[in-house]
Amino acid sequence: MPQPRPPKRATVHDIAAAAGVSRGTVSRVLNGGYVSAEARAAIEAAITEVGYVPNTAARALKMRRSEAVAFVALEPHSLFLDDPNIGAIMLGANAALSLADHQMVSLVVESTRDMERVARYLSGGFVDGAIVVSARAHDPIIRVISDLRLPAAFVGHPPDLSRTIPYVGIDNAGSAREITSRLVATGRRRIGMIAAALDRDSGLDRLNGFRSAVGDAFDEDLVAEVPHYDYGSGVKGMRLLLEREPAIDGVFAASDAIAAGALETLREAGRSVPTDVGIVGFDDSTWAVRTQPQLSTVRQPAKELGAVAAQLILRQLRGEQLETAGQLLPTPVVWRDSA
Amino acid sequence: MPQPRPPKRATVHDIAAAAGVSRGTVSRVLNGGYVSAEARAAIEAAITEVGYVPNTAARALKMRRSEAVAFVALEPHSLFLDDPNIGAIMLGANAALSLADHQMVSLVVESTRDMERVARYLSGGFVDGAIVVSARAHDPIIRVISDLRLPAAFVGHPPDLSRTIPYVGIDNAGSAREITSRLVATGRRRIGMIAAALDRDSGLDRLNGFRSAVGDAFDEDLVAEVPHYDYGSGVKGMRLLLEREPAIDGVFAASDAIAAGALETLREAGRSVPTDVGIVGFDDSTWAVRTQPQLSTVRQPAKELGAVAAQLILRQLRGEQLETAGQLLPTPVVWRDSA
DNA sequence: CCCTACTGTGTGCACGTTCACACAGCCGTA
DNA sequence: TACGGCTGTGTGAACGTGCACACAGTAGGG
Repeated sequence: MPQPRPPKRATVHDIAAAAGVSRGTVSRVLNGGYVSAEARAAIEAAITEVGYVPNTAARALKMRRSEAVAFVALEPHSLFLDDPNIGAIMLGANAALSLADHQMVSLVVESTRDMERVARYLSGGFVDGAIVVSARAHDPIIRVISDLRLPAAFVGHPPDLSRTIPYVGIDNAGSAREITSRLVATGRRRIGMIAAALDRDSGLDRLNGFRSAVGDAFDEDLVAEVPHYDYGSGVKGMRLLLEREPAIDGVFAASDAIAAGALETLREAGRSVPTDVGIVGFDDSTWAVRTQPQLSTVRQPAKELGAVAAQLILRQLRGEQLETAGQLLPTPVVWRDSA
Repeated sequence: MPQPRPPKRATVHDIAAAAGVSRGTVSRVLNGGYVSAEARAAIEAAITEVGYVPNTAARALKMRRSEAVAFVALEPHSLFLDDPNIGAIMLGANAALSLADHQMVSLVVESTRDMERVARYLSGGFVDGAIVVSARAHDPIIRVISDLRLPAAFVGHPPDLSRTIPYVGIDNAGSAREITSRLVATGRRRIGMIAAALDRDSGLDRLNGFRSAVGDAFDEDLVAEVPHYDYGSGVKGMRLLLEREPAIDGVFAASDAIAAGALETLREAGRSVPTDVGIVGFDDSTWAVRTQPQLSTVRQPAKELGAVAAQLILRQLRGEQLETAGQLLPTPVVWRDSA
């Protein structure tokens, strides 16, 4: 298998030769330092002449700093396609890193093959730190990061690592309790939940919040477990609930996408929302305002989550000691028409 | 501003010292070559002892090959949030690159600041090639890529560069003509279009296809121009059309998201679809099956577009001469209920 | 006149890796 | 004995940077 090398490009040596000075002087023109006016002029002319573009990778090797931060999205399949949240987190992180002149590079992990390659990439010196979203407790990435002491920040925290690695998240349990309480307060009697992603802290905490809000009325049959936060899961989950309890009159969906799927299923079943059934979601994503009726939901500040995660990385890169590992962002409840 | 260096990590030198051999022998253990059994054993023991992880960035510098390919998403704001297409293209590209053991790194360009930084990153030696989606004719990225002769592939082709840089796309004009013809054939008399992204080839070609399908019946008033392919633009565009021509009975929307927005507007205006107005979209994205009624649309093979773009890069990296610059993927029309 | 300070420049080395080369020892054959 | 081929190892250089250091020249102050 032939692996041809790319064509040679101009380096500082070429500039030095063309301008009749030494590499050191060229370096001083590029990075600041004492340099005479005529030398500077000659070098600047030589730079455009030879078409020099700096090799940042070589600088990164020497400086042990690449000025790049990885954004690792685990299991993004349904996420990128169904859940606008991860896109918003990404854009929020990118904006914050951009202000500090750092390059964000997103890495996608779909398969175990991806997982290993990304782990190699993270440990290979290409990035100074990593933002990790939607990790689960035993993802190998976590080991790699803590073994290497790579500056990192989690969006949502896997329970076993909360003390060692900084994270930013939301109070999933509290928000779930708050929005479910509203269903209770408006007189709903048989309230169910479509619970997703119970292998993650976010999914588990939302379920716990729901349980604490319904209190003694909690009925295991009224919890439909589905794998993902996506629309299809909402359809499946709602069918399950209708089957188990035809008299259901309230639903807390673990995400807006799920709520949208549930809404469609209710429509097909001839139930009207919010008259027959009240339904609330989670995220306040683009889904929430596109359903009919619009969703009451918990606003997840996705952009801010990304921005704060970026700050956590930047502060570690500056050598700051982070006083507290974790940080939770406020999640206002948004009342619309679905409950 | 202090920029502390990260802690030193074990290198091949450390392994060599611990195993009592030279760096060359260590390299041969890692990369293959003649090495005695006892030396190999000693070195492998030393590797786990010192906790060695290879510095891929240093290898990349020496080899002039990073085994990484950039995925550049231009103006992703509404795209990542509203348009599932770009996510699917990304996943398709990642899967193909993954099979060839290449790391895909996605770069987001939202601001001119991003644009410059990404250009630096691309030219800095961090990646071997770049996949560029939704570029416009005069994006600076294009200059950087062609100046550097960086192996590249475009998804959708800016008209001025079609001959020099490989691309993969779809026949936007042909598909638009085909699906619009169906509206004509079913007896619609006043057919409008919500046209978006007219600064890109995709937007322009879809408009041209529409024009050729309606033929003499073309009426400029029945074309509503909107900036983006997103839901909000669909709402705005449909309002415009209803205002200009209350008797409108057919609409070609330049994307499914736009069609969804238009559908919502029609619902609010009390028009029934497809009885009063027939509407067709473009993309066959997740939107298409979530609207009520489901959308008739043009299936855009997003995953395949990403995969083919990845192949175009990989073949250039292997040194293959690409026989033909551009390639168009088939776009079947999917008939559902909206027209 | 010497010491110090400041400007301006060149050289050597390091970052961590891989590869080309040299070379040593061994064996078989001319 | 001399030669060539094979296995196994060490050394030096290079990839393209940036920085520490050395050093040369000038100027000012004691």
